[in-house]
Amino acid sequence: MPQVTRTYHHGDLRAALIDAGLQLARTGGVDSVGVRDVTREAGVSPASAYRHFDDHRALVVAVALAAQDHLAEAIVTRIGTETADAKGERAAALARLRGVGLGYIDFALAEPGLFELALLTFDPASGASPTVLVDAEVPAPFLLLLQALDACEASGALSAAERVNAEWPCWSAVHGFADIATRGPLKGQAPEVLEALGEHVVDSIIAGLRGSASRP
Amino acid sequence: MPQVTRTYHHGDLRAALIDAGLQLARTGGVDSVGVRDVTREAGVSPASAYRHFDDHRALVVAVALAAQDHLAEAIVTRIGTETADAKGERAAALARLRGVGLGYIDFALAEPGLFELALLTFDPASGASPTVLVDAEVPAPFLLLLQALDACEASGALSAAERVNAEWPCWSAVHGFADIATRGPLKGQAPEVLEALGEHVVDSIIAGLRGSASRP
DNA sequence: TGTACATCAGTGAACGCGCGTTCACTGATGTAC
DNA sequence: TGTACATCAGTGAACGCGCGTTCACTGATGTAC
Repeated sequence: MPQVTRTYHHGDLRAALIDAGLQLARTGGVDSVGVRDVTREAGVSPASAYRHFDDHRALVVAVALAAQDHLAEAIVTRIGTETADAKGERAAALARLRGVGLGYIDFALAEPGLFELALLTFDPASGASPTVLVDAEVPAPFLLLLQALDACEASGALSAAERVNAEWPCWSAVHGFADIATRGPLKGQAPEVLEALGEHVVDSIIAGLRGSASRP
Repeated sequence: MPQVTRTYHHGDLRAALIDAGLQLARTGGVDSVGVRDVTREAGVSPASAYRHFDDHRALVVAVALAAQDHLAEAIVTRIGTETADAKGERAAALARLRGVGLGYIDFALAEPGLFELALLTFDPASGASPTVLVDAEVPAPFLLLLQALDACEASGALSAAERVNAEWPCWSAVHGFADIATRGPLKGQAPEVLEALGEHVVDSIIAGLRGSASRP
């Protein structure tokens, strides 16, 4: 059977270890993704991990990349619901931008542990960027933001001047809110409250981008 | 001599340990503030720490509170320079709000290790809030933000409606930028670049607060 | 179709390490007479 | 003013723990004849 999925003694252990890492990170965050923890969770000996990963760091990076995929999925999902009933190119572009921010926040609130792990992917010092991300140099979530902003400019929702460096205020506001709601003073607030505040943050920063130079 | 500064065998070891913790955190962040690390840095035996702190967690909380003081100082300093040549109550209030954000960013960029530690203070689960912060239930940096926003409302720079929940977009944007510039994709960028982007972020979010409902 | 063999994924025991914490101690301090 | 003593801040050695990593191994797999 010329299947692409190679089977080993325990099936595809590499994938199983990454899954176990995701499972552990879901409740314990990045600190719970250890070589011994992950192999224990997968029901396998600690040393077996070294058949698939150079060292502990490589394991964490692999799990972090998987977490990043989940984050990107959450963003794509929310873009879908936000743009569903947008009329016109301009409104659609703004709805899409809103979806990027709200999807990012959705994921952080729903899966704070995986969110913490996905952040490693954005840190150039984590080792995730240079070697592993060779195919996708820009992490997918960030790419989704850039594309949404470009669409805003193309549709006229943002002027060319407003588009310049717009990714940083956007990402700052959304990421900051996710962090505050997840590890900071808003941790433990009711979901409805967090959802409402998240929308307020996203709407504020989008309004700020569009009106930066318009008022004294 | 009825001095307030009690002297012990090694002077004020409690303060010395906190200083050592700050020194270590400056270069190694929160993970470098261990019982053994700190006592080693202070030139004292590991066990001596237990005369002054219940356990490792209590030590970290004490150092984190000291780091938070430094953060508050940086904010106050930047408020001073921002408001120096502001004409009129309204402009002064906006300059002050800008100063809060830029001071927060200043500190994160200048002392990323201490910044990381100061964040613990905002996390209700860190153990810093309930017992230790009994006198200052609201962390000083956050209080400076709230006061600046109140001054904006008082001066007419923000309407009453705009003031509602304005602290969250502000803090989100500023904190998010600090995190991105410190641990995320902007880590390692030139200081001038970061300073300029930081100003852009702060100005964008302030503009957004003031114009939230004004454009379709 | 059946047997011998090479491969290599996973095992199990062991390693050194540094951590937080404990405990009986020691010796400088400040006080009481 | 001088001496005996109680206090308690800091010592040094030891503890158990769980980590990441290594290494010689074992035994299921797939291939060659």
